Amino acid sequence: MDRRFDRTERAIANAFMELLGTTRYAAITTSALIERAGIGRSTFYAHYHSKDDVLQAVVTSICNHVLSPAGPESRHDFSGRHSSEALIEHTLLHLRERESGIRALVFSESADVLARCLREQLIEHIETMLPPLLPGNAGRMDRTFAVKFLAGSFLDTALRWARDGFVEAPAHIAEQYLLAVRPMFRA
Amino acid sequence: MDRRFDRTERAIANAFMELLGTTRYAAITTSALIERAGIGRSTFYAHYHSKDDVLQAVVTSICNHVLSPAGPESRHDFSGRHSSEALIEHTLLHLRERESGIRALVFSESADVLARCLREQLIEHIETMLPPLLPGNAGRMDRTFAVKFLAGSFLDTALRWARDGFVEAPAHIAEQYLLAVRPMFRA
DNA sequence: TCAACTTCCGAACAATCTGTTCTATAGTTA
DNA sequence: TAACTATAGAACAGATTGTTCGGAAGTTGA
Repeated sequence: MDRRFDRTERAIANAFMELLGTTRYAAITTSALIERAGIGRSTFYAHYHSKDDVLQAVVTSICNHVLSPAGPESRHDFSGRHSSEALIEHTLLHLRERESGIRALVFSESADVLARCLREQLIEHIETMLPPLLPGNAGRMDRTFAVKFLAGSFLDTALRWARDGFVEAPAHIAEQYLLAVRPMFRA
Repeated sequence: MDRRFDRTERAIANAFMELLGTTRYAAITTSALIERAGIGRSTFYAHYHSKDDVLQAVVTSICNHVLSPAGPESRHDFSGRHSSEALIEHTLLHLRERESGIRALVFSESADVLARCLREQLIEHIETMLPPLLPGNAGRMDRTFAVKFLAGSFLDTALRWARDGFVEAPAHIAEQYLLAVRPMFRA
């Protein structure tokens, strides 16, 4: 449609991420955001209601990208060694693709918003991949507990990796994570 | 010393927690806090610099309580079945003792602040308890990864328990958590 | 190209919140 | 009782918010 519209949205999102790199979230004012984006005051309020609104939009965008479908191989059984490792690596790679944005977010007070969004989607994914009955001792776990545990611990691992600057190889993170949780799938 | 001082601090902390039960953190104003606490404006600023300052104080207080020393049995080996279960239960019980405060916090945007504080202390505790070399396959894990994984996944489990209203028995949570991570200590 | 439509700009505005300063009052301690 | 300390609360300047409005400029379709 009107190119101006998208152009403004991009300008706001970019300005927001730039500011987040130098200023803590609570200290970012809409005025600063408007100035950085180089737009008019009323224009901003025509697109968003508030700073929080911008954050939500940015987070949703990143979140959808990170957990976008992995392609045909996404149906693989989670208990298979190579497939689960590949799936985890895939997600980590997507995370790293948004490196600059994610780094700014995970250090801000608004890290929570990103975490919540990712957690919800992770739970959905894992829910569909986890076998109905876990093997061995893990069978004594509530299945919903297992799902949420896997989502939470993976998210924690991934965001720690981000906070540490993505220095380790994704394959290494995936390996470490699987060493910790594999027993839940292999008796 | 001067009883007035403590009385004011308590009034502020209480007012803060009460407001957090009905108002999202970002929407709490120092003016509302002052009014709710029933104190003078200048009095507030004589005690704290800002709203964030109050949050930090409240969180630190809760955090220190939750991870206060467990008593003589706190030296137990983490790999022993009953001792680790008892230690985990102990921490969960302390968490529940601050139920009202924790519930308000975990639902707020400031949940992060509490989580950060608890995570730091959990890492310290686990660091001292975890054996230098993990058994079996877990031995291939970086030890620092294992420590942070344990802290992060426990924190996630505990805060989820809090968000769900502390309805499950602490012993049940401890059992589920240990079913998930026990293989890291028993080959 | 022209006309209708959409978006943007930016000034101006009232309302609110912040953090400080100051004076007077009242509780605390020795 | 005298010296000290904490509080109340008014007043203030400065900053931020969210809205309104008229005019400029970009976009679309005929």
